[in-house]
Amino acid sequence: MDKHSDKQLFSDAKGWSRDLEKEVQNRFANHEVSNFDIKSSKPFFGIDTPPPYPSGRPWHLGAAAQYSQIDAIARSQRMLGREVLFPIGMDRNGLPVERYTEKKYEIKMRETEREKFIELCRGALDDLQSEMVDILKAIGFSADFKRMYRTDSDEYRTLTQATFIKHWKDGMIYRGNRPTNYCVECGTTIADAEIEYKELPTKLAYFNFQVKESKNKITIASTRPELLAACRAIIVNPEDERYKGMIGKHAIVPIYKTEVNIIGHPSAKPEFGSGAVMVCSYGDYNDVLLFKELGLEEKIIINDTGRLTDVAGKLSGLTVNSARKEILKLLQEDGTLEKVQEISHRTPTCDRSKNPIEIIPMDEYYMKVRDLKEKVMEITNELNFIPDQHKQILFNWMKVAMDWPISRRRFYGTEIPLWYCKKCSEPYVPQPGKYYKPWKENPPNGTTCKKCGSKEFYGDVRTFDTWMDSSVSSLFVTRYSTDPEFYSKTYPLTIRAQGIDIVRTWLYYSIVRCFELTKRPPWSNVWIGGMGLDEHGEKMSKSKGNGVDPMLIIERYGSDAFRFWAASEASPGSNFLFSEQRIMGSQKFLTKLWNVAKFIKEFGDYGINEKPEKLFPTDKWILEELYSAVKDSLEGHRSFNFFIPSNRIREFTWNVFAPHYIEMVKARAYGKDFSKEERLSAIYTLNQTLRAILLLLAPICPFITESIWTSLYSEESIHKMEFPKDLPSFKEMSKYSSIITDFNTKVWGEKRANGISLRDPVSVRIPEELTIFEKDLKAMHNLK
RNA sequence: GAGCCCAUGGUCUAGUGGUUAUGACGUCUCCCUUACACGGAGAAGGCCGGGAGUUCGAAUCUCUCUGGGCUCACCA
Repeated sequence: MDKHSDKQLFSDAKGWSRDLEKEVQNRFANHEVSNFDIKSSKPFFGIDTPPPYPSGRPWHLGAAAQYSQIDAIARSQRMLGREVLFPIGMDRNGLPVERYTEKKYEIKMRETEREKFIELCRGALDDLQSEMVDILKAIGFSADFKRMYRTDSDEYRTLTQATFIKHWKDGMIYRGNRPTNYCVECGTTIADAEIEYKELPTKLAYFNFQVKESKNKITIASTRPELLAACRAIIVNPEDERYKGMIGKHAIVPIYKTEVNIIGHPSAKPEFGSGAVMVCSYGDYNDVLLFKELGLEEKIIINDTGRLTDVAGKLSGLTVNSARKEILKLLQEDGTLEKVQEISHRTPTCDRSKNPIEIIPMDEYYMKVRDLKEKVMEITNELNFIPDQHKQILFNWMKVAMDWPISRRRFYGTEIPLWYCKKCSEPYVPQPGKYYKPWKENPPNGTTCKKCGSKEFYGDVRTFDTWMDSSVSSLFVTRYSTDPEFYSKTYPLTIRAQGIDIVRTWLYYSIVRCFELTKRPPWSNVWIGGMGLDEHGEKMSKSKGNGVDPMLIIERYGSDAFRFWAASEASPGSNFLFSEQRIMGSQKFLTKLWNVAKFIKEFGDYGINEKPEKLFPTDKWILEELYSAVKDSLEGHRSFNFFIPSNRIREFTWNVFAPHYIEMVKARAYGKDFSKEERLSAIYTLNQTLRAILLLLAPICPFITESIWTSLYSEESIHKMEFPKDLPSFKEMSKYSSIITDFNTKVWGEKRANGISLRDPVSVRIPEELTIFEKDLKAMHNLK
């Protein structure tokens, strides 16, 4: 370690500390600021808080920083006089917990009884959730934990199902047997949004097809030779001189000896590989488009377990990887293999399992999001984004977004509430308002098939994509389907706060779904936070091992130092790099504040309850400086930008208030050679200034401000106060600021140059402009 | 390949046509001054990514290049 480590050892020696913070944390538990009163006369402010996923890995520091920012939104809005609805939920559906459970118990989902598996997942989630709640409370998160919701609760799943049923009735859902992204590892279809592209090394194989009508051969290059049996065409670029004569002829597929057309198509790029492409069902998304365009008949060569089907003949039953090795061997034996080239290939992978995805035709449900595109883009345009430029990320995605496959072949999720008639397969949709589990329950009593009258049904065994649940969080927290009065007063919410990483999922799906259901956008503001990166600017991830556990940092430097760092580090929406050194810097500022408060506290109640008849020039000057700092900071608070108040208050406190003002009035505050009136003015001003600093800092550093506030000013929590308003302004005093600080710096410098102590007398002439501060300056510098 | 965003001392940042270009962290020197050595006083460190243009004047406006980030598409 570097030399900072020994400093850290003493970090708790005195001053503000994590232990004091813990005391405050306990107090927070007792006096809830998070209670929301629907009957309040204050203006309403509702936050759509991202429900974190209790995923098992230590929650990384970037996420904790983001949640502390979201908390600052809630706290600052309370202090701006709003009645704040600040819910918190846990996102508990879907793949992450299933994978976690499989790993933890060393079991496979599909080899475990569904009921049993669900139980194990739920237990795992409960443990992970309590860990997550502890972290949230440690960072001072002031949401309503008493009403914490879970997306896997019966109540929440009832809502997810009810909204699906409404979409169904509105004709927004369709069933399609389409080639879809399929993750073999997860055993489910996944959405485009869940795909992550990675550069992976792969083999590009060159092999020959015999042209039927001539003696010529045609060489194709493929990264997926194992799909050979599903090859239905060969395409070449019509401009490609090498193949011009072959267009319209036929080629014989090696090994399988089937015949395919050689077709001219511009998507074949002469410069890549051999310039000739085999079109298979389905090697990539381009194949899907070509099959559709050329009207080819698909052959299903990979099944849902990732093994090759009978179509593949000799390769049948092999996994994709072993089939690839095997086919290369066969081609070699056959004499048709030309060469194998190692290339790097941008491969679509599943963002959960990190395995390459397959494109397999699957029968799934889709939501018609494309039909809503225009309308949704229109309402998105009306939303206020913070920062503004991130709106573009969403627009870019909306322009290209496809219909959303919403069904998943998994266990731990909200069940698709559908049954099918055993006789005629007609689907049956139940009434909304109940939680249905078709995989183990019968449809409600008395259900008969509308089409054929049969009473025999079987249930759909699939679940929904997790985003189907979380995309209606704003409806759940406003009690959309359970409390019409509450809903009408709270929906739409005021703000959606979330990370930039889930714009094309949570944000996009929320807008689409809520708009379709309510015909209104779910909120009017969208706050997009940047990502926390490691000290080199790399994304933190478990696999890279560069993740930082926020609890370690909080235990070492305190939650307020962490929160202050998060607020002051980067402007809203931009990424920020983790830096322990800078968190230490924040801690130093809090120590400074602590000591300032300690000094002011010395004077007791004097100057807190008494108000002076008149204020003296130095006091007017700092009050004007304060006025301007407060004004700037409030602007930041109002625009959810905590970068502004954190830096402005730090700058004011550290560079103006403490070194100049406090030093100037110290003698006066002690009352030495000053009148009672002069003394009172100083102490009053010290307190007024500290009060304002504490109030403006409270949303960012809730612990230290609470501690100082309650020890100096009130029994009542600072978090129940409002920001300072109607502070006096003495505009004419602002012109003195630089003259004062310059003069002080000059005197200090001179004393140092002459090797005398700061207390020693010195003879320096006070500039003309500063005559009104003469008495304070004389006392401060011991001027003769 | 396309779109969007960004570019100020080692790091973060202020600055929106005229400043000796802010401030913080870090670095170096000196100082245990009674709120605070988790402190204080100083110092070093920047041709404001390159180029061209608009202008009397550009970190600031325009164009272009370069470099980064994000997203999309393509890579058989």
